[in-house]
Amino acid sequence: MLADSIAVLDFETTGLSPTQQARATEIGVVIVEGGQIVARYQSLMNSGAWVPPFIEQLTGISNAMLRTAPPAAQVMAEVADFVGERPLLAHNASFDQKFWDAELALIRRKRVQPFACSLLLARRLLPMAPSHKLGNLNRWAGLPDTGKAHRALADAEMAANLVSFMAALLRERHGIAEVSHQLLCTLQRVPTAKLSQALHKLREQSC
DNA sequence: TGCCAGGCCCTCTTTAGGGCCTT
Repeated sequence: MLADSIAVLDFETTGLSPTQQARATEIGVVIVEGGQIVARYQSLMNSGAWVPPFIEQLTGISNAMLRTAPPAAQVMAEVADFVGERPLLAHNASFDQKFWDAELALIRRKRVQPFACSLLLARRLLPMAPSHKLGNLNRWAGLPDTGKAHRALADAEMAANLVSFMAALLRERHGIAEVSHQLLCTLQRVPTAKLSQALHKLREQSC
């Protein structure tokens, strides 16, 4: 289990990047403490952006659903307070970090904590998995079905279960006694060719 | 109403190209 309390988040959006005018349509966040999900937040968010048909088909989130959703600014203020200063984690964090930072900037707030990435960690710790897509990794690892894929809370719960799975692997297979968010951030930047050395060093440091 | 990013990582590499991953 992870040594600290972390927030695992997932955005559904209208596209791939806020630099291309894409906006968030839904956010899901789970708080993980002691290897357990102890709190959840999920909300659709209405930014006024148009959802393309491809995205509507992928996520099931329609323009009609967003018309009655709370304003994006209200949701972002609520979810930023919900997360607080907990360190963050997402699957392919570079994607969610861009939207988190961009949506916060629109309400004149700034991220105060680092992001860890379960995709970078899975590529290092689970190189034998045939695919590192979030849903495929969860099925491959035999983790619980969390609901409809490509909805924010279900995907956040999948990422949370995946990071707990990898934390257990670090403890049981690699002998690292205390797996913290900071350790995950260190590990995700280790070049894959130097992974064995890095794991050995981390094991020595944790004893 | 609609075009299409960017970081990581491997290899047939490093003065590059292409697949993977996120919506």
